[in-house]
This record gives sequence, C-alpha cells and structure tokens, in this order.
Amino acid sequence: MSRSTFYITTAISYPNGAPHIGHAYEALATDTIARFKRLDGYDVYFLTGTDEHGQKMLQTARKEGIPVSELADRNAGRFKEMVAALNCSNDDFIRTTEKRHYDASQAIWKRMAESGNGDIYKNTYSGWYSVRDEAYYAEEETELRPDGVRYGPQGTPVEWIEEDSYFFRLSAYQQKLLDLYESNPEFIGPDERRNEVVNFVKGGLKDLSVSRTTFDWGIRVPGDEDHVMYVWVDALTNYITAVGFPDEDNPLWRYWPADVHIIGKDITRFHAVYWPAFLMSAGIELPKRVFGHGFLFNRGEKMSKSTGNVIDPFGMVERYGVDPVRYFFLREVSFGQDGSYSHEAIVNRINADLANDLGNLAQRSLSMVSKHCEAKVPQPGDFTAEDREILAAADAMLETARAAMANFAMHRMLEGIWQVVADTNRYFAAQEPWALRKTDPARMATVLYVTIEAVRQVAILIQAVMPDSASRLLDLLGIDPAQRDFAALGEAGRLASGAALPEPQGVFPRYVEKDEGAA
RNA sequence: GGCGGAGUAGCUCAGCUGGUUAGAGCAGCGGAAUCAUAAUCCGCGUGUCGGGGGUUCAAGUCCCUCCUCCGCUACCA
Repeated sequence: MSRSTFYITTAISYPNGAPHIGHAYEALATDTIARFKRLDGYDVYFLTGTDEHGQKMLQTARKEGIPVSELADRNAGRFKEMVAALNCSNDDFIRTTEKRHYDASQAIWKRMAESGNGDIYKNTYSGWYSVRDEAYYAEEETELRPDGVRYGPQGTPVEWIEEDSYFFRLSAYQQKLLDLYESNPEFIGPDERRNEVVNFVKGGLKDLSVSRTTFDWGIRVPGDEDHVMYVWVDALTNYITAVGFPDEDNPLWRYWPADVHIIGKDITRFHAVYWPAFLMSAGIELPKRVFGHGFLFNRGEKMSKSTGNVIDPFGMVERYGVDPVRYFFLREVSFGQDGSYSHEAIVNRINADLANDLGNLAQRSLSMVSKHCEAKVPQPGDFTAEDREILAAADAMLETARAAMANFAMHRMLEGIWQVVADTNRYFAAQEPWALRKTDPARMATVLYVTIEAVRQVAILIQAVMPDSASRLLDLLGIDPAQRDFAALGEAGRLASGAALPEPQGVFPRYVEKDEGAA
C-alpha cells in the first residue's frame, strides 16, 4: 500500500538581490509543514527554488556590469545557501533557467494555445509600463510628477510601450474561477485573502498580456522567436516542471496536483487567479490549496534598505542559532498574519520557552534519572490520577497539532505543545520528586518516568520545527531513530523502563547578551 | 469612492451563534521551594472592552453613527 502523497512548495524567489528575512520565513515555515507531514507518515515532496527571468534581472546585471546568467548563478547560489542554513529539507531546488523548465513552460504554453477555446491570441498592446513592477497601467493610474517623470500607482517610473503581445483569454475564466472558489472554500487561505480574490474576480477579468518583445531574458514563445513569455507564466510553471511535466510518466508526477503552495500574501492573485486559469486552459489538474503568509516587520517597521533595518537571515541564524530562529518565527507570528520581530522578542522566546520551560524541564528530570535511577529509564509503579492526567495531556498533543496544522497554524500547534510543557513543570513541582527520593524512591521513579515520557512526546512533535535540537533531546532519552515519527506518539511508543540513558546535557541554552565591546 | 478586516490589561492577543464577578501568555510585584540551564511553583490586574446613541430582562458579543489604522479594489480624469 502506498502512502498518501503531499506536495508542498514555496514561491520561487526572485534573485535580483540577496535573500532577506521574508524569504527565510517562507522557507522555514514551509519546511516545517513538510517535516510535519513526513513525520505523520506522508510521502512528501517539498520544492523551492528561484525565478530568474525578467527585465529586473537584466537591469540589475547591467548595473553590476556582469552577464545576467552570472548574476542568476551567483544569487541562486545564495538562495540555496540560505535554504541550507535554515536546515530546510527540500527535495529539489528548481531554477527557471534550467532546460527542464524551458521544456515544461513551452509545453504548457502550447497546451493553452491549442486548447479548444484558443486561449492564446496575438494582439497589440500599448500603455504605460513599469519595468520595476513588470506591469502595464492605465494612464489614469499614473501621474506626471514635478520631476518630469511619470509614475505608476506603486510609485515606480513608467514608460510608454507599444508592442505586439500574446494574450491569454483570462476573461473566459471568470465564472470557472468563481465556481472553483465556491466549491473549494479552502482553495485560498487565509480567509481574508480569499475574500479579496473573490472580490477581484467578481469585478471582472481582462485578458492578460502574456508575452514581451522588449527584452529577451526569458523563455521563448513556441513558434515566435521575437517573444518571451510573461514572467508569471514562466514562474508559476515551475511547480509542475519539478515533478516532471510534461512527462506524466515521470515517477514524480504522482505528486501533482500540489497539496499547497505557500506564498507571500502579495502574490496571492497570481496563484489564486492566473495559475488555476492557466492550468484549466492547459487541461491540467489544479493545486488543492494556496496559502498566503504575512509580512515580517522589524520592530513594527517595514524593512527597507533606506532605514537600514534589513536583517540578513544568515546573520540571524549565526547569532541565535537555526532552531531558535525557526521556533521564534513560528511561535511568535500567527501564520497568515503579519508579524514583527526584535532582538528582545527573540531573546525572550529563547530564554522563556526554550531554555526555561522545555530545556530546564528536560534537564531537571533527566539529571535526577541520571543520578538516582542508575541512568536508566525508571520503572514506574501504579499511575495516580495526576500521572494519568499528564500522560493523557501528552497523548492528546498529536490530535491538537494535526488540527492546527490542517490550517498551517504552526503557532497554535506550538501553543498546544507548550501548554503540556507547562503542565508537566507544574506536575513536577507538585510531586516533588527530590523529596520523594528520601521518602518513597519508587514513587519518585514513577514521577520521573511520567515526566520524561511527556518530554519524549514533546521532542517528537517539535522535530518539525527544530529538527536538530529535537533529535538531540531524543538522543538523551535513548530513543531509537526508527521510533521518532508520529506513529511512536501516545501509548504505542512509551519509554521502555531499564533502557540506558546517556549523560544529560543542555539542549536549549539561554541566550546571554554579549558585551557590546566584543562586536 | 466601494468591499473587507481591525481597534479588549504595559506588550502580544483569546473571547463561537448576546447571559454568572471580561480571560491567556509575556513583562512587573510579593512569596515558596531548591531536583534543575538563578531555571520552577504559588499569589497579585479598580482594564471607560476606540467614542456616542439604540435594541434587550441582559451587549465586548446585535443595530445605527462617528473616529483611527490596515488590506483589496475602483475612480474622479
């Protein structure tokens, strides 16, 4: 019997600059979902990558005085490094400049062009074009400022362009898209985004210009060498390229349709309107869900180069450690909402949640086991009501976590897990095993057993969020690597009494402020 | 301009279809304990629930209006 597949993607990043914290956030969040599903028994495929075509890449390359392919290679490398630094478990890293992607993009184009509706047709396009936005604007949307330059609604300069263009008959898909949203309420998440998209589509859809002749850094339109594909046709197609399209005999093709595209909320429209329309036109199955996460703000301020508050993900990982960084963003930010971060907030989470609550719970219980139970998993006696309560709370975490993760609510999952951590600390303090040591060693053994059993289950669950720390914790509990997935949660995987345990070591150190002088 | 969301303790937020003294976490203050990474546990909040009006036996929770913030979208041209 084959396991259920789960195909998850990030958006592919545009590498005309260095990766920033927003890219990192999307990658680590998506990775956590992917890991969670793997631990829960799914056959997971996790894709990320870079979207390397388009005029902005050309311009950046020109500014730097290097060939655009060199820019793409260099920066794609940085994105790969970022994903690695974040300990992401992606199965592939796609680049849209790869041959397989040219093949896939031209194939989907042909399918759209050859669809019965004639969804792709040639016409002339003219209008005010913003290179930076890669979009045309109606004249009314632009304004001529005192500096003599005309600007678009995003505040970027526009220029008058007239060109032949291929158009995609998006207008024909309005009702089909509305039907899709209606019959699949979960297609777009979170709900706020869904409402916006439905609103937008209800307002009417215009045909979409899907080719360009003003530059050539892109994928050629099949049969018309003068045109390259509009970047979004090219970019979105990456999701099927990676699983073999158009070769439906490719073993990876079983992963399509994707279970979810995790994206930034700013590109919801491309994923929730254009992408399904392209796929419908080409006769390809639609992804099941599109989920737009929020933006991250540094102390509530939008990041920008001018304010100098751009935080480099590499520096952050180096400073706090990869697992604390992953934990912080997933615990502190409600996934789907905007969030903010600051040094103080990060340190607070590290010290309060990781070091004090969980790390110390593990350390205080394991060190007693080490000293007073011959460094072996203790043999519990009969369980009291208090013991059963803790065990039941620990056993119930999986169900709570699954419910939260069904909507990608990582923060809720962690909240639930830490509730059990707090319960266990309370239990430990109330039972006072250090006092039982003198009065009732057998009872002490039971309390310690129950405590480290709760820690075991916590450790298994947080592997999705903090893979390295969790595995170190599981090592301290002597858990066999084969007994670390969710099937081992609950009663089925109870700690085996008598198993030898290594010397306990702190897994979650406190963050101690370094001297400013050192920096 | 239209549509939608938000405005609740110092901070971040829960509060579903209206009903006992409005909650949690963090921070703060006081105490206990000492197994532990000076970690843990217990106790402590008189909050105009954005303003005003209304419906109701009863409103943070419904209606009207106003203010502020945000998102999407449109446009006056």
